[in-house]
Amino acid sequence: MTHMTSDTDARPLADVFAADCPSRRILTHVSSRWGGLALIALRPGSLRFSELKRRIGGISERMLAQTLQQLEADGLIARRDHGEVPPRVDYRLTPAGQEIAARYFELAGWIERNLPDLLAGARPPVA
Amino acid sequence: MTHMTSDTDARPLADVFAADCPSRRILTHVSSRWGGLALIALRPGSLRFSELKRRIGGISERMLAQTLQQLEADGLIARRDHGEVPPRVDYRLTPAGQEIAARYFELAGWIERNLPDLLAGARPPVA
DNA sequence: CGGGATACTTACAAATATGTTTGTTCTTCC
DNA sequence: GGAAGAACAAACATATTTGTAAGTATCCCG
Repeated sequence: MTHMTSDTDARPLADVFAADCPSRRILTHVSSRWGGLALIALRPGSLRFSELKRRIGGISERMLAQTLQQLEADGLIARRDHGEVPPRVDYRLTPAGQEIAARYFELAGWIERNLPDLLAGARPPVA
Repeated sequence: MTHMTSDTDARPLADVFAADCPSRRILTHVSSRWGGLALIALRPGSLRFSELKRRIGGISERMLAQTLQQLEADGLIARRDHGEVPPRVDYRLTPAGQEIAARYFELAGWIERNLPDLLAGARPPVA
C-alpha cells in the first residue's frame, strides 16, 4: 500500500480538471443529489434500506437503490444481506467512505451553519 | 452578526435532510458538475472568463457563464467588469467562497490522492 | 478590410437524472 | 383471509441538465 499524502497537501488538483479522470466519476457520485446525503446519513452507523429511506426525506426507492449501488461499486459503502426472509439488508460506510463522508459533512455542515449569512448575501466573518 | 459555530461541530445536520432547505440549493450549486471545479480553479486568485474556460477542460461557454452566475448569486464569487471594450471581466472568490472552496478542495483532493486505492476496491488504510 | 479575440446570450437538441407505478416473495399482525 | 412491511427490479414518463451552434458589439492587428 502506498502511503497517503497528507490531507493538507494543496497541489492544484491537475487531474480533476481533466474531463476523463476517473476521480470525476466518484466525485460525481458523492456530490450527486442523494449520494452525499446517504453518506452523511450513514456516518453514525449502519442503517437498513427502509431506515435510510425514511431518514433522507424526499428520496424515492428507485433513487435510493441506485445511489446505494453506485456508492457500493465505488467502494464507499458496504452492503450486508442477512439472507433472511422477509429481506433484511443493511448498509454501512467503508473506511474510504468514512473519509469521504467526513469531508462532505464538513462542506455541508459549514454551509448549513452559515446559511443565514449566505442567504443575506453578507460575507460571513471568515476566521 | 451571529457567532459562528465551530467547524468541528458534529451535529447530525437535520436541515440538509429536509427536501426544502435552502442549504440544499447552495450545496447543489457547489457540487454541480462544474460548480466545484470553478471554485477550486479560483482558489489561487482571480481569473478572467476565458482563462477559466481554458483551465476547466471540457466546459462550454454556456455552462461556464451559467455556473458563474449561480455562484455569484449565492455570494460565493464576485464578478468585476472593468467596463472596457473589448470586454474584460474577472472573477474571484468571496470570503464565503474561499471557505467553501477549501472544503470542496479537501474532498476532491482526498479522492484524487487515494484514487488508485479506490479504483482497486481496496479499503485504504485509514489513519 | 477580413480575422480573431473578448464575454457573453439565445434558440434548439440531446443526454442524463429523477419520479411513478407495478410487481415480487415471503412473513407477521389483526 | 386480507393488509402491511421488507428490499428491491423493471418499465415507462418527465424533468433537469448539459451541449452545440449561432449571433452581438467592439476593438486591434496586419
